[in-house]
Amino acid sequence: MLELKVIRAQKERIVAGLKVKNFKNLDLVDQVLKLDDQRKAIQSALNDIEAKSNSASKEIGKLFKQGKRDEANALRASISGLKSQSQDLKDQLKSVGTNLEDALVQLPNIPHDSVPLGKGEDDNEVFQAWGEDLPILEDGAKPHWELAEQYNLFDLKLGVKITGAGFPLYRGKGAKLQRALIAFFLDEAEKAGYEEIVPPILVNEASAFGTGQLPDKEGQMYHATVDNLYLIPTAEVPITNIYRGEIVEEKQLPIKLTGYTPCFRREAGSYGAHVRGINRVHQFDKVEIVQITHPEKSYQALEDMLEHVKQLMDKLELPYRILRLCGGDVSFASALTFDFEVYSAAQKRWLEVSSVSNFETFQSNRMKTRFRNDKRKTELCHTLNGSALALARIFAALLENHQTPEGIVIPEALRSYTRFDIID
RNA sequence: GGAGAAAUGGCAGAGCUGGUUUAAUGCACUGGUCUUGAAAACCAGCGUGCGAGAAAUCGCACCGGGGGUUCGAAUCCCUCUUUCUCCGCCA
Repeated sequence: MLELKVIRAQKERIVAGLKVKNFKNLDLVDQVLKLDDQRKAIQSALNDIEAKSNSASKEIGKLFKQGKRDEANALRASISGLKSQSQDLKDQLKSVGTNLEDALVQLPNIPHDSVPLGKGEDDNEVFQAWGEDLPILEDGAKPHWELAEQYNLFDLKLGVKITGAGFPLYRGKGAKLQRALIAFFLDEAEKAGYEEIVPPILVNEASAFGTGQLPDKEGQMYHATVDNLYLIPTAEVPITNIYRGEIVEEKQLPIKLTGYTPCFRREAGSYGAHVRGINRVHQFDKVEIVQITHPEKSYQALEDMLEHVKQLMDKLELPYRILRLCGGDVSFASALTFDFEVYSAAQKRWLEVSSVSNFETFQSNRMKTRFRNDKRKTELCHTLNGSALALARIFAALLENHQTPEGIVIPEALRSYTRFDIID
């Protein structure tokens, strides 16, 4: 949620930013400001009436105590009109407040200055290309779904039987590889100074709103309607919401947290060859890193997170590139997002495996996550998060890129976790 | 699932027969005095949001959430949520 005072003070910049995001309903900005003006006027009038009513009530109390019953009753009668006036203003305030809130939550975050113009994924900027030649596999190289069948690593049909399409079942060395990757990613995050969290994987409405999943992406989440809880699409939701409504001391920043969770996404409307195997699934495992920082230090933190993910990709010996997402592809809540894509040599295409974003104050304003600055005033923090890393596609890329005629070779860094060197 | 009790500031904890309560008091925290330094003691400050104002400051709201009664609600009523105790079930 954008900050009202920023919209008011820097309207030109906001409108320009919304254009970069290809946001169409620019009139909303003026509507928001108009509603806020109305809110202020009503609030001011209400305050005056309540001040009058409060002081009169105090006086009535005093008079009763002194036994001046007649005077008290006279005063009581004289302010009887105030009540309906203030009730009227309260109703107005509530309705204007609701309209303001509804309008405000429709505005996406404005992009960082470095975000390139563009409509969709084709316009993303290659921020860091893969420096070497792309790997070329020998003839007969197989896509991961064939390798998985050959070595009995996962079974999609069983997933369908138990649940439905897009819920893979891993088994044998496939299951062990999953577990090894999770442990490896968590250990690497811990080494980088992140505290490990095991959060709930169902969240309430307030949490889903806090990080921006509601009301915008309601259809993307599984909803347990009986209890009105949502299955998390990413650990970002429960972990960032730890600090919802909190005011921390400046010296506590940056707060660095990591957590492994399964992630659930309905992915409504995705079909075809691009979703074969485990390229796109409804349930996958992910280790997420989250940072809550001082506003002036968030872009340094973003760079640190990029470095962290790069190092993971290097240790897994996978070819990757980094994209800077264009205005049309940056998510609703994000100011700047870098995507990591792994090159799948067998499918000969790039697959997104990590998304690292700075949300600036967009989430913290929704969540009211603040710190006390050196003037002892409260100020919104910046929030960031990144996948480090998302498993299903990394799993697929490992199989495809490390396949040899003898089997699938496990990267050196992972062997102490898998406790096998090859899948054959 | 059944029965009962409770929810007050960072924490502890009064107020809860409705009206000088501006939410007592203690601890913690911040600044100061004293001290070579520290501790102790003493003094002062110490919640959040909104509104008005150039500012000092002033006003309004907030005692788990929402609603109600009343001139006036932390206090009375309704409702939801959460916690605790006992019973039942259970990894």
